Amino acid sequence: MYRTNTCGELNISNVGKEVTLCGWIQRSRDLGGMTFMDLRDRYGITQLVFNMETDSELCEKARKLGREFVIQARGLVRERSNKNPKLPTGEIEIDVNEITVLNRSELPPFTIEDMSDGGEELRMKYRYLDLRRTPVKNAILLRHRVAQEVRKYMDAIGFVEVETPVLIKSTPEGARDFIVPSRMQPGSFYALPQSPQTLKQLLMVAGFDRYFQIVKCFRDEDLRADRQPEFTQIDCEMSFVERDDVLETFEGLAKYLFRQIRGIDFSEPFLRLPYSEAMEFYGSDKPDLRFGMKFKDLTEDVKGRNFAVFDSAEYIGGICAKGCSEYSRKQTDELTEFVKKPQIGAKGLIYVKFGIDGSLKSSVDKFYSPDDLKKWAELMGAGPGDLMLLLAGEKKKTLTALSELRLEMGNRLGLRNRDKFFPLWVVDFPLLEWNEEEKRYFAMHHPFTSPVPEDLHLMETDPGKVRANAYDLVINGVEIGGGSIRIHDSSVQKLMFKVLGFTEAEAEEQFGFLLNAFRYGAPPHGGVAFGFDRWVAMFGGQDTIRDFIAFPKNNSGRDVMLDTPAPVNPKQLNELMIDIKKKNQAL
RNA sequence: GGUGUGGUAGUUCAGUCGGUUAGAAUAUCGGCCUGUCACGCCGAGGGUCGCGGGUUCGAGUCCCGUCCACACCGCCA
Repeated sequence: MYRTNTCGELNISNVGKEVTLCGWIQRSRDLGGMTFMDLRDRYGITQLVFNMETDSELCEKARKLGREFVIQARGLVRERSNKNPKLPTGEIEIDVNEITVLNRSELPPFTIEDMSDGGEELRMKYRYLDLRRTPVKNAILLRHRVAQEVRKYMDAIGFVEVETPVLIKSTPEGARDFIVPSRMQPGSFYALPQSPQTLKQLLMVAGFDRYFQIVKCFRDEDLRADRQPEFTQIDCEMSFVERDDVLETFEGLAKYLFRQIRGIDFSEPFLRLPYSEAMEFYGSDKPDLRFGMKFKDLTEDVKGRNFAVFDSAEYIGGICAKGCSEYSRKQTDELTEFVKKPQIGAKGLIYVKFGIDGSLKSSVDKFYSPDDLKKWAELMGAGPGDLMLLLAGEKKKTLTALSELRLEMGNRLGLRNRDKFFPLWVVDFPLLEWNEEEKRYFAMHHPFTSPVPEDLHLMETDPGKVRANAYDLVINGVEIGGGSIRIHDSSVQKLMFKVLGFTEAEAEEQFGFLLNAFRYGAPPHGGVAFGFDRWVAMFGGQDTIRDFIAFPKNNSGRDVMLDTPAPVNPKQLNELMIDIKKKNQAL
């Protein structure tokens, strides 16, 4: 037996016990006559003591051991004379009488401490060392905890976890597929699932009624702090349900997780915000509602004073930043620079300072009288001490820019507290989105999303107006999940493909397996998929999902630890009958 | 594909207007130290300034190219 206890569990009640511990040497403090050593494992840190007077040979041996050596130490649990309140084991120490080096370690390239000196890249290259650090380790443990709670809850309400294949079929819509060449059928390829969407629908046809899976999905698109090429979804589907059944079921899951993981109770039902309102009032389909600062449309109220920017604008909107009337010129200039950044793309920013003394001062005083500005303030609900910020221009772009400005002001005013959560459902998304480049409609969600029944008649006459029976769960401005009621009627599905510009032959070739299945009694069904990594990261109070994935990819989709993607042996390529074109070689 | 920021000791960074031997902290190694817990004190070693080219009497510093990392835009049904 290697050990009797872990490094995190001994306390004052164990004094006098003989124990054997195993772990990594975190750090040692050599005081000459005695040496203290912190021994670390997954469970915690326990202090070992070696004394020159009691056993000089052992003490000499101990002081020669380096960082991250793996050792086994046997000794007596002893109450400390100087206690360390910062450690759970801080009241005791081990008076060691025997030590075994289980393995030596080279000097690690960065310090294995909570606040490591290592940079991101280095930590990723030596991820197995990074994972020894408490914050990273805790992130992985949190992930485990959430996964277990999801399984517990879903099982309790009758959902069956079914594994779906990873080698499936490429489909044209949506993200770029990762593809896998077939050896047995050279020239043919599998694709990795962007989501098990069609498979879970087939499980509904099969009658499983309630399915879920915590499942890897793959999308070959550029990465972000919250986007990895392989990521994990909580994928769910249920039969004989309408939208509200789905929302209630998974609102239950969300509430359960918030309670179990963060100890937060949501007694009220989640807000259900139509997509059109989300866009109109927050400029985003995933609004952060931890704070207000709702947009006010001023388009019809501020024109006609010869201010060309406003008079020519399709849309003029503003937000009111409470208590910011004392912003300096420098601060308003910063905000102007912010909205003019290419990523945001506004042409300029108009501001009105409503002084605490009731005075009104704006960047457009040349065009507007104090009475005009007073009217704006009334419309926007601004009072003394507030700052009004206005943007004008093309409607869609201006709403987006105003959304960025709103989030920036939320940050500046400290309104985006990581310990506060505001979940909501965004509902009634448009079914279709016009793509100007390809001159055709694309499914906003995916081609199996059903239209809301009242809009069905518009499918052929005005497809852009059709609302989808789709919904997203949004928390703190992050899209945590989304889903829809699916099309289970083959005539509606045919119509959908028609609007998307698929010929019957194309639809048959790409989705024949699904259309076929629907001929044999498909139940009405719908579901949802949650971004597991994002949700865990949110519970952990982070914007980046990387630390919540044991072995993540870097910004360029590279695993710097495995050093992959990498070339393969020519023999393997030959077997697959694949030729690699030279870089820049013309097609 | 695009924009921005960065790349200097094992590590994290500083390095002024282009000018003497490129610094600090930390880590490492050696010495001292019996109650430390970010131990302390003394000392030492440690550099292809990402790579390639150019300008210059002289380049870590300026210019061009390139590679890499991070953040964002496009993209991500």
